[in-house]
Amino acid sequence: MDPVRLLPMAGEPAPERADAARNREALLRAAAELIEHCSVENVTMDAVAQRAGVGKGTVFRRFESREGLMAALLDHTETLWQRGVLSGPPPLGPGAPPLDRLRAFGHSRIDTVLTHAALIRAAGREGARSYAAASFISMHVRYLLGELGVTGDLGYLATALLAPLEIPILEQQLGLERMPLTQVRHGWDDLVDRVLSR
Amino acid sequence: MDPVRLLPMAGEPAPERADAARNREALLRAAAELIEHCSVENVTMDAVAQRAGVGKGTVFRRFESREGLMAALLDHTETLWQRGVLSGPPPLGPGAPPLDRLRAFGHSRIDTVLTHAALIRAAGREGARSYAAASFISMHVRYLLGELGVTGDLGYLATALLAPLEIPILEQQLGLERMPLTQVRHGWDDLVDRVLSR
DNA sequence: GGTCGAAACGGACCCCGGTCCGTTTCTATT
DNA sequence: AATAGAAACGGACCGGGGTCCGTTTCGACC
Repeated sequence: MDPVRLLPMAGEPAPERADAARNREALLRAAAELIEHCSVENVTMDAVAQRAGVGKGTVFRRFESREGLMAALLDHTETLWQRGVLSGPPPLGPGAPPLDRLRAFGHSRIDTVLTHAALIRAAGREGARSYAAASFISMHVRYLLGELGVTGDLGYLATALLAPLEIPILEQQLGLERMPLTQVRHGWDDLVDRVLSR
Repeated sequence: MDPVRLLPMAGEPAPERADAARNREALLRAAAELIEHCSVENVTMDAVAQRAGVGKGTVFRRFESREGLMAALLDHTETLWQRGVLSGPPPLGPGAPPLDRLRAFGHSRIDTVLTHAALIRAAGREGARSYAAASFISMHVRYLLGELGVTGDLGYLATALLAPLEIPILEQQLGLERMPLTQVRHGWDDLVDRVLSR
C-alpha cells in the first residue's frame, strides 16, 4: 500500500496491528449504522460490539469510552466540513472577502452543529478536546480576524466569537428563548460587525 | 409560621407534605456534606440516600435525577450570587455606572463559575434549564445593555456575551489554550467594549 | 516454517443511575 | 378518634458504561 508506512519514523505514535485496524473500521461502521436506525442516545456499546462482531472490551480498547467513540464518528463529518472551509466554494471557502467568509463561516457552522447536535452532545467533552475540531476552527477565525485588520487579543476574541455557536447556547436560544433560526443567524452577523468595529 | 401558606391559592404548585419537606432538607444537607469530603464526582446517589437516612427511591422522587439534585444544590449558591448583583455593593451591585457594573458582572461571574465548576458540570443541562440561573442572568445583562444605550437585538447580544462565561469555554481557554486568568478577564472587558462601540 | 514476546481479544464482572411497586405515613374530613 | 385516600417511602431490581484478566492472535526475527 503505502511504502512510507513500512518504516515507521520516530515520533509516530506506533503503528496499529492489522486486526486492530480492521476492528476499528468495523466498529465505526457498526456504530454509524446503528445510529441511523435508532437515534444516537439509544445506541449501546454492547450493541455496537455485537454488530461489529467483536467483544465489548475491544470497543473500549479502541475508543476509550462511549464519548470517545462518538467523537471518532464526529471527526469524520468535521473533516468534511473543514474541507469546505479550506477549499470549498466561496464565500465559505477561499476567494471571498474576509468579512463575507466570516459571516458564511458562522452560518455554516450553525447548520452543521444543529445537524449533528445529538452526536455532538453524545461526544461530550471528548468532542471538544479532539484536536481536529476545536483547534482548526479557532485557528481559522483568528486568521480571518487578522485579515480584517482586527487588533487586540485575537486568541480570546476567537473563542468568544465561537462560544455562541456551541450546541448548549444554540439550544438555549432556539429552545428556551424561542428565537427563530433567522434571528440567530442575523445575531451572529451583528456580533461580528460589533467585534470588527474598533 | 406563614399564614399565607395555610390557604394555598390557585396556581401554586400544590403544597408539600411535612415529611417530604423534611426529607428534602435532609437530602440537600447530606449531599452538601458528602461533597465536602469526597469531591462531587465521587458522590453517589446511594451514599446521599443512606446518609440522609432515606431510601434511594425518595432521592429520585424529590430531585428527579442526579443532575436535578446537583442543580438544587447549585440553586443555593446562585441565589447568594444574585443577591450580590441585585443589592450588593457596587460595582457589582447597583450604584456604579452601567459599564463598570457590566465589567464587574463578568469578572464576578467568571469567579463563581470557576469556583463551582465541578458542581455546574454535574448539574448538566438541568442546571442551565433552572429558571433561576439562566433567566436572571440574561435579564440583567439585557438591562445593563439597555442602560448603556445599546441598540439592536439585545436578546441575542445578551446570550452571545454570556456564552464565553460558560464553563466549557472557560475550561477550554484556561486548560487547553493555557490562557492565564488575567487574560480571560481582560478579554471580557475588551469584548464588552467592542459590543458597545456601535 | 518455527518461535516468542507483545499486543489485541472477549466476556464475565462491577458499579451506579434510574425504575417499580407493595407498604407505610400523612392529613383532610367527619 | 376514626377513616379514607392521596402522597411518600424503601429497597429489590434492571440496564448500560467501564474494567479485568486469562486466552488468542499477530508479526518480527531467526
